[in-house]
Amino acid sequence: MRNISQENNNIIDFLKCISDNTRFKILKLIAEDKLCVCELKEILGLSQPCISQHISRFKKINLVNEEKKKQWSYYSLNMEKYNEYLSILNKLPNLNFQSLELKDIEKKYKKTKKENLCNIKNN
Amino acid sequence: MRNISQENNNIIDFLKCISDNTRFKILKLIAEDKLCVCELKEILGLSQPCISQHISRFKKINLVNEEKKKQWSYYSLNMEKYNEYLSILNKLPNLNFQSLELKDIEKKYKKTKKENLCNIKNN
DNA sequence: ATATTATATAAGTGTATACTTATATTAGTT
DNA sequence: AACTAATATAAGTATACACTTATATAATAT
Repeated sequence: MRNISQENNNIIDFLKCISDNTRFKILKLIAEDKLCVCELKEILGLSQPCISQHISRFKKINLVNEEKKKQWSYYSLNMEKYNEYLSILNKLPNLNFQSLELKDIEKKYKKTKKENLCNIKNN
Repeated sequence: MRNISQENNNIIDFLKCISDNTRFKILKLIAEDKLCVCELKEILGLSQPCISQHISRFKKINLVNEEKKKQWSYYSLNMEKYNEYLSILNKLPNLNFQSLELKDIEKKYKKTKKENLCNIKNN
Protein backbone atom coordinates (compact mmCIF):
# COMPACT_ATOMS: atom_id res chain seq x y z
CA MET A 1 0.00 0.00 0.00
CA ARG A 2 1.14 3.52 -0.70
CA ASN A 3 2.36 5.75 2.08
CA ILE A 4 -0.27 8.45 2.38
CA SER A 5 0.84 9.99 5.66
CA GLN A 6 0.26 13.71 5.97
CA GLU A 7 3.77 14.41 7.22
CA ASN A 8 5.94 16.94 5.40
CA ASN A 9 2.96 18.17 3.55
CA ASN A 10 4.43 21.59 3.06
CA ILE A 11 7.71 20.79 1.41
CA ILE A 12 6.42 17.63 -0.25
CA ASP A 13 3.42 19.48 -1.67
CA PHE A 14 5.78 22.12 -3.02
CA LEU A 15 8.00 19.46 -4.61
CA LYS A 16 5.04 17.56 -6.05
CA CYS A 17 3.73 20.82 -7.43
CA ILE A 18 6.85 21.91 -9.28
CA SER A 19 8.03 18.43 -10.32
CA ASP A 20 5.41 18.18 -13.06
CA ASN A 21 6.71 19.08 -16.52
CA THR A 22 3.87 21.43 -17.36
CA ARG A 23 3.84 23.13 -13.97
CA PHE A 24 7.61 23.59 -14.12
CA LYS A 25 7.12 25.48 -17.38
CA ILE A 26 4.35 27.56 -15.79
CA LEU A 27 6.66 28.23 -12.85
CA LYS A 28 9.34 29.66 -15.14
CA LEU A 29 6.81 31.65 -17.18
CA ILE A 30 5.15 33.30 -14.18
CA ALA A 31 8.55 33.99 -12.65
CA GLU A 32 9.15 36.01 -15.80
CA ASP A 33 5.84 37.80 -16.18
CA LYS A 34 2.24 38.19 -15.03
CA LEU A 35 0.22 35.87 -17.24
CA CYS A 36 -3.45 34.99 -17.52
CA VAL A 37 -4.87 31.52 -18.13
CA CYS A 38 -5.63 32.25 -21.78
CA GLU A 39 -2.03 33.30 -22.41
CA LEU A 40 -0.61 30.24 -20.65
CA LYS A 41 -3.02 28.05 -22.60
CA GLU A 42 -1.76 29.62 -25.83
CA ILE A 43 1.92 29.31 -24.90
CA LEU A 44 1.71 25.73 -23.68
CA GLY A 45 -0.82 24.44 -26.21
CA LEU A 46 -3.06 22.90 -23.57
CA SER A 47 -6.75 23.23 -22.81
CA GLN A 48 -8.06 26.03 -20.61
CA PRO A 49 -9.29 23.69 -17.83
CA CYS A 50 -5.89 22.03 -17.78
CA ILE A 51 -4.18 25.36 -17.10
CA SER A 52 -6.79 26.38 -14.53
CA GLN A 53 -6.29 23.11 -12.69
CA HIS A 54 -2.54 23.57 -12.61
CA ILE A 55 -2.93 27.14 -11.36
CA SER A 56 -5.22 25.97 -8.58
CA ARG A 57 -2.45 23.57 -7.55
CA PHE A 58 -0.08 26.55 -7.25
CA LYS A 59 -2.74 28.47 -5.34
CA LYS A 60 -3.16 25.71 -2.77
CA ILE A 61 0.43 26.14 -1.61
CA ASN A 62 0.42 29.93 -1.95
CA LEU A 63 2.95 29.90 -4.74
CA VAL A 64 1.17 32.43 -6.96
CA ASN A 65 0.01 36.00 -6.67
CA GLU A 66 -3.34 36.66 -8.30
CA GLU A 67 -4.29 40.01 -9.79
CA LYS A 68 -7.80 40.35 -11.18
CA LYS A 69 -8.33 42.93 -13.87
CA LYS A 70 -11.62 43.06 -15.78
CA GLN A 71 -12.38 39.46 -16.73
CA TRP A 72 -8.76 38.33 -16.61
CA SER A 73 -6.86 36.82 -13.73
CA TYR A 74 -3.14 37.45 -13.92
CA TYR A 75 -0.85 35.06 -12.13
CA SER A 76 2.75 35.62 -11.09
CA LEU A 77 5.19 33.71 -8.94
CA ASN A 78 5.09 34.48 -5.23
CA MET A 79 8.84 34.82 -4.83
CA GLU A 80 8.81 35.07 -1.04
CA LYS A 81 6.97 31.78 -0.77
CA TYR A 82 9.19 30.21 -3.42
CA ASN A 83 12.31 31.22 -1.50
CA GLU A 84 10.75 30.02 1.73
CA TYR A 85 10.31 26.54 0.27
CA LEU A 86 13.77 26.60 -1.27
CA SER A 87 15.43 27.55 1.99
CA ILE A 88 14.15 24.30 3.48
CA LEU A 89 15.84 22.35 0.67
CA ASN A 90 18.99 24.43 0.99
CA LYS A 91 19.26 23.72 4.69
CA LEU A 92 17.92 20.19 4.54
CA PRO A 93 21.11 18.37 5.54
CA ASN A 94 21.40 20.61 8.60
CA LEU A 95 17.75 20.66 9.58
CA ASN A 96 16.75 18.29 12.34
CA PHE A 97 14.14 15.60 11.82
CA GLN A 98 11.69 17.49 14.00
CA SER A 99 11.58 20.57 11.81
CA LEU A 100 11.02 18.34 8.77
CA GLU A 101 8.20 16.63 10.67
CA LEU A 102 10.12 13.38 10.57
CA LYS A 103 10.21 12.77 14.30
CA ASP A 104 8.79 9.28 13.81
CA ILE A 105 11.59 8.05 11.56
CA GLU A 106 14.20 9.69 13.79
CA LYS A 107 13.08 7.38 16.59
CA LYS A 108 13.23 4.34 14.31
CA TYR A 109 16.59 5.51 12.94
CA LYS A 110 18.17 5.78 16.38
CA LYS A 111 16.68 2.47 17.47
CA THR A 112 17.96 0.73 14.35
CA LYS A 113 21.45 2.21 14.71
CA LYS A 114 21.51 1.18 18.37
CA GLU A 115 20.51 -2.39 17.54
CA ASN A 116 23.37 -2.21 15.09
CA LEU A 117 21.70 -4.63 12.70
CA CYS A 118 24.45 -4.65 10.10
CA ASN A 119 27.51 -3.39 11.89
CA ILE A 120 27.80 -6.19 14.43
CA LYS A 121 28.48 -8.53 11.57
CA ASN A 122 30.41 -5.87 9.77
CA ASN A 123 33.28 -5.60 12.25
CA MET B 1 -2.55 13.10 -23.61
CA ARG B 2 0.17 13.61 -21.05
CA ASN B 3 3.21 15.66 -21.82
CA ILE B 4 6.06 13.19 -21.99
CA SER B 5 8.67 15.44 -23.57
CA GLN B 6 12.24 14.78 -22.54
CA GLU B 7 12.94 18.43 -21.84
CA ASN B 8 14.26 19.46 -18.41
CA ASN B 9 14.98 15.88 -17.65
CA ASN B 10 17.73 16.73 -15.26
CA ILE B 11 15.98 19.10 -12.92
CA ILE B 12 12.56 17.48 -13.38
CA ASP B 13 13.97 14.02 -12.69
CA PHE B 14 15.58 15.41 -9.55
CA LEU B 15 12.30 16.96 -8.44
CA LYS B 16 10.29 13.84 -9.24
CA CYS B 17 12.83 11.82 -7.32
CA ILE B 18 12.74 13.80 -4.09
CA SER B 19 9.02 14.71 -4.19
CA ASP B 20 7.96 11.25 -3.13
CA ASN B 21 7.23 10.92 0.59
CA THR B 22 9.33 7.80 1.09
CA ARG B 23 12.25 9.06 -0.99
CA PHE B 24 12.21 12.38 0.86
CA LYS B 25 12.66 10.44 4.09
CA ILE B 26 15.48 8.42 2.54
CA LEU B 27 17.05 11.68 1.36
CA LYS B 28 17.12 13.05 4.90
CA LEU B 29 18.37 9.76 6.35
CA ILE B 30 21.26 9.35 3.91
CA ALA B 31 22.15 13.01 4.34
CA GLU B 32 22.64 12.10 7.99
CA ASP B 33 24.46 8.81 7.68
CA LYS B 34 25.65 5.97 5.45
CA LEU B 35 22.87 3.40 5.48
CA CYS B 36 22.33 0.04 3.85
CA VAL B 37 19.09 -1.24 2.34
CA CYS B 38 18.34 -3.48 5.31
CA GLU B 39 18.67 -0.55 7.73
CA LEU B 40 16.46 1.70 5.59
CA LYS B 41 13.93 -1.10 5.30
CA GLU B 42 13.92 -1.42 9.10
CA ILE B 43 13.62 2.32 9.72
CA LEU B 44 10.88 2.93 7.15
CA GLY B 45 8.96 -0.31 7.65
CA LEU B 46 8.86 -1.14 3.96
CA SER B 47 9.86 -4.20 1.98
CA GLN B 48 13.45 -4.71 0.80
CA PRO B 49 12.58 -4.50 -2.91
CA CYS B 50 10.74 -1.27 -2.26
CA ILE B 51 13.86 0.31 -0.74
CA SER B 52 16.10 -1.10 -3.49
CA GLN B 53 13.84 0.37 -6.14
CA HIS B 54 13.89 3.79 -4.49
CA ILE B 55 17.67 3.65 -4.20
CA SER B 56 17.98 2.82 -7.88
CA ARG B 57 15.91 5.95 -8.59
CA PHE B 58 18.49 8.00 -6.65
CA LYS B 59 21.30 6.20 -8.49
CA LYS B 60 19.86 7.11 -11.89
CA ILE B 61 20.37 10.80 -11.21
CA ASN B 62 23.65 10.34 -9.37
CA LEU B 63 22.24 11.51 -6.08
CA VAL B 64 23.83 8.76 -3.96
CA ASN B 65 27.32 7.56 -3.19
CA GLU B 66 27.60 3.79 -2.93
CA GLU B 67 30.12 2.04 -0.72
CA LYS B 68 30.23 -1.74 -0.87
CA LYS B 69 31.54 -3.53 2.21
CA LYS B 70 31.23 -7.29 2.50
CA GLN B 71 27.66 -8.11 1.48
CA TRP B 72 26.30 -4.68 2.34
CA SER B 73 25.90 -1.64 0.14
CA TYR B 74 26.00 1.59 2.05
CA TYR B 75 24.33 4.60 0.52
CA SER B 76 24.88 8.24 1.38
CA LEU B 77 23.75 11.51 -0.17
CA ASN B 78 25.97 12.88 -2.93
CA MET B 79 26.06 16.43 -1.59
CA GLU B 80 27.82 17.94 -4.61
CA LYS B 81 25.13 16.64 -6.92
CA TYR B 82 22.39 17.70 -4.50
CA ASN B 83 23.77 21.23 -4.38
CA GLU B 84 24.16 21.24 -8.14
CA TYR B 85 20.44 20.52 -8.57
CA LEU B 86 19.51 23.01 -5.87
CA SER B 87 21.53 25.78 -7.47
CA ILE B 88 19.32 25.50 -10.55
CA LEU B 89 16.24 26.02 -8.39
CA ASN B 90 17.91 28.85 -6.49
CA LYS B 91 18.73 30.69 -9.68
CA LEU B 92 15.61 29.67 -11.58
CA PRO B 93 14.02 33.14 -11.84
CA ASN B 94 17.26 34.49 -13.30
CA LEU B 95 18.09 31.57 -15.56
CA ASN B 96 17.18 31.99 -19.19
CA PHE B 97 14.78 29.64 -20.94
CA GLN B 98 17.66 28.15 -22.93
CA SER B 99 19.56 26.92 -19.91
CA LEU B 100 16.37 25.34 -18.59
CA GLU B 101 15.88 23.67 -21.97
CA LEU B 102 12.68 25.63 -22.47
CA LYS B 103 13.64 27.32 -25.73
CA ASP B 104 10.40 26.08 -27.34
CA ILE B 105 8.09 27.80 -24.89
CA GLU B 106 10.19 30.94 -24.95
CA LYS B 107 9.35 31.27 -28.63
CA LYS B 108 5.64 30.71 -27.99
CA TYR B 109 5.79 33.09 -25.00
CA LYS B 110 7.27 35.94 -27.06
CA LYS B 111 4.87 35.31 -29.92
CA THR B 112 1.88 35.32 -27.57
CA LYS B 113 3.01 38.50 -25.83
CA LYS B 114 3.57 40.17 -29.21
CA GLU B 115 0.09 39.21 -30.41
CA ASN B 116 -1.06 40.73 -27.16
CA LEU B 117 -4.04 38.43 -26.90
CA CYS B 118 -5.41 39.85 -23.68
CA ASN B 119 -3.84 43.26 -23.36
CA ILE B 120 -5.42 44.82 -26.42
CA LYS B 121 -8.75 44.44 -24.75
CA ASN B 122 -7.23 45.23 -21.42
CA ASN B 123 -6.33 48.85 -22.18
C1' DA C 1 29.06 -28.23 -1.06
C1' DT C 2 24.53 -26.24 1.29
C1' DA C 3 22.40 -22.60 3.92
C1' DT C 4 21.94 -17.89 5.03
C1' DT C 5 22.00 -12.96 4.20
C1' DA C 6 21.85 -8.69 1.39
C1' DT C 7 20.58 -6.74 -2.69
C1' DA C 8 18.56 -6.34 -7.40
C1' DT C 9 15.17 -7.20 -10.81
C1' DA C 10 10.55 -8.83 -12.71
C1' DA C 11 5.78 -8.99 -12.69
C1' DG C 12 1.41 -7.71 -10.89
C1' DT C 13 -1.92 -4.43 -8.59
C1' DG C 14 -4.31 -0.52 -6.94
C1' DT C 15 -4.09 4.41 -6.41
C1' DA C 16 -2.79 9.01 -7.98
C1' DT C 17 -2.89 12.18 -11.48
C1' DA C 18 -2.45 14.84 -15.96
C1' DC C 19 -5.08 15.37 -19.38
C1' DT C 20 -9.70 15.60 -21.93
C1' DT C 21 -14.81 17.17 -22.71
C1' DA C 22 -18.86 19.06 -20.56
C1' DT C 23 -20.86 22.35 -17.62
C1' DA C 24 -21.16 26.30 -14.32
C1' DT C 25 -19.91 30.89 -13.02
C1' DT C 26 -18.57 35.51 -13.56
C1' DA C 27 -17.58 39.77 -16.08
C1' DG C 28 -17.89 42.62 -20.04
C1' DT C 29 -20.35 43.89 -24.41
C1' DT C 30 -24.25 44.98 -27.44
C1' DA D 1 -32.19 41.45 -21.59
C1' DA D 2 -29.03 38.09 -24.60
C1' DC D 3 -24.30 37.10 -26.23
C1' DT D 4 -19.44 36.56 -25.74
C1' DA D 5 -15.17 35.76 -23.26
C1' DA D 6 -12.37 34.21 -19.28
C1' DT D 7 -12.08 31.23 -15.67
C1' DA D 8 -13.41 27.43 -12.48
C1' DT D 9 -15.20 23.00 -11.42
C1' DA D 10 -16.94 18.15 -12.45
C1' DA D 11 -16.62 13.87 -14.52
C1' DG D 12 -14.28 10.56 -17.28
C1' DT D 13 -10.00 8.24 -19.07
C1' DA D 14 -5.51 6.57 -19.76
C1' DT D 15 -0.96 6.55 -17.98
C1' DA D 16 2.47 6.74 -14.23
C1' DC D 17 4.03 4.86 -10.21
C1' DA D 18 4.57 3.16 -5.27
C1' DC D 19 3.96 -0.66 -3.36
C1' DT D 20 3.61 -5.94 -3.07
C1' DT D 21 5.25 -11.01 -3.88
C1' DA D 22 8.27 -13.94 -6.48
C1' DT D 23 12.66 -14.81 -8.26
C1' DA D 24 17.63 -14.11 -9.42
C1' DT D 25 22.26 -12.88 -8.11
C1' DA D 26 26.13 -12.37 -5.12
C1' DA D 27 28.61 -12.77 -0.87
C1' DT D 28 29.41 -14.90 3.64
C1' DA D 29 29.03 -18.71 6.94
C1' DT D 30 28.84 -23.50 8.32
